[in-house]
Amino acid sequence: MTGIVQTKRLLSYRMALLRLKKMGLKKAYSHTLSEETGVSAVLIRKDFSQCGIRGKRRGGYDVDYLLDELKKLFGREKEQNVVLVGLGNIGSALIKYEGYRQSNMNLVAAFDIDPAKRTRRYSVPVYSLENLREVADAFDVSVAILAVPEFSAQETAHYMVENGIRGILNFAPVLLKLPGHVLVNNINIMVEMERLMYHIGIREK
Amino acid sequence: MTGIVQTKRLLSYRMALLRLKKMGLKKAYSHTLSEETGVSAVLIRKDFSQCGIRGKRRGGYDVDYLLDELKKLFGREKEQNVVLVGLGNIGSALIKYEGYRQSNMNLVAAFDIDPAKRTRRYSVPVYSLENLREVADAFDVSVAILAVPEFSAQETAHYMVENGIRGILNFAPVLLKLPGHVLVNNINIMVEMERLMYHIGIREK
DNA sequence: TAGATTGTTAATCGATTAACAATC
DNA sequence: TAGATTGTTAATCGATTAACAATC
Repeated sequence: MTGIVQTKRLLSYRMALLRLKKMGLKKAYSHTLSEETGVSAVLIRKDFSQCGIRGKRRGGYDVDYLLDELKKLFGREKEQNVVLVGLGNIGSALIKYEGYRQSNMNLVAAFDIDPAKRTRRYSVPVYSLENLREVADAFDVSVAILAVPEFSAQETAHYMVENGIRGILNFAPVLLKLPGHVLVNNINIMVEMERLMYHIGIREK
Repeated sequence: MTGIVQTKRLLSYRMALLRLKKMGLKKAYSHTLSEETGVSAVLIRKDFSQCGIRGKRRGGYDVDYLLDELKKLFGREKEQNVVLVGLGNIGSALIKYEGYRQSNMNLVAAFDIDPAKRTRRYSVPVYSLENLREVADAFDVSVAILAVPEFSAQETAHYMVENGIRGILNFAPVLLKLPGHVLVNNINIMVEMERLMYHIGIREK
């Protein structure tokens, strides 16, 4: 029912709704959400309709109701624990990030091979990767952020999967070759940057 | 000719090819590239064909030739200068990043409202945003990375556009409302994380 | 009743794959 | 000639939009 692209949209509706709610709005029209998310109003209505979310023919959608329904779809009941592997530039940014709770996630630990990185400087403990299994078992962790250098990404990912990880948000610019039961979501910042510059270049011509 | 999704693929072929070349390979088959990128071999051949890139019917594609052709497509002749706005978690990661050169980009300056952040600690200077116009003019900058907090993203982006920026890589989780001539590429790390967790959750059922 | 909105069905569009032809 | 590969055309699939019906 929910394709990968639709999932992304529904999540962006949720973000926009949280913003609108904070601003005090009680009702949202497909048109309003369209302005906030950049998705066409028809598509928004269709998405909601397909998920069994109903509005009022004249009065739009109730913000709280929408958020509830989206929570039913996405809201993992219990908070989900995650870990972070690699404390380079990106890893250091993500260990300091404070907004996991907002998405009902909880960063419980980070890992780095460099002992110098394993300080108490951060709000979560930093271990050697050898301790992954232990942490994963203790905190029921199945999802990890991978932010190690390109050259060690494959090997590290493999080790992670061997020790209980089933989902990886991968910042390394390589395709990870992993067993079929493992889900990987890739973020490649430099490719996004190049894409932007390419399309700017095209416009100039 | 090149849609937005195809652009992303072509860039990923390029990355894979650079890797293969580093490993000493001279020839690449669509099949090889498929393994490296996760894109189907047919689609790879079709992409190349549409871009006028030819292989040998039996001998695959020549790696150097492929890279040359891709460079012709994406390689901006002169190095492109970019700036970074916002030195929070993500911003600090990106100012330390060393790989811009590899994509023929050059980070020339960063900006932050907090004077405490405007130190000489980094390899590029950090200014107040007031100096953006000056820097943009001097270094012919039209593309910027935006890594400020959500609440100030819209205002900051607007100011940037008023001062010569025409392309933004946006890490703030909001849809920026900007004039039509401005291109925005959004990266929303938490949405990607939630998407991953959602699809993991689905598998469990 | 008129107007504004949601909801749905059919049409369109674009991206991907299947099937096969070409050729080294 | 047989086999492996590229290259192309047609078929399929999925996502989006257009048109319109329903209703508050």
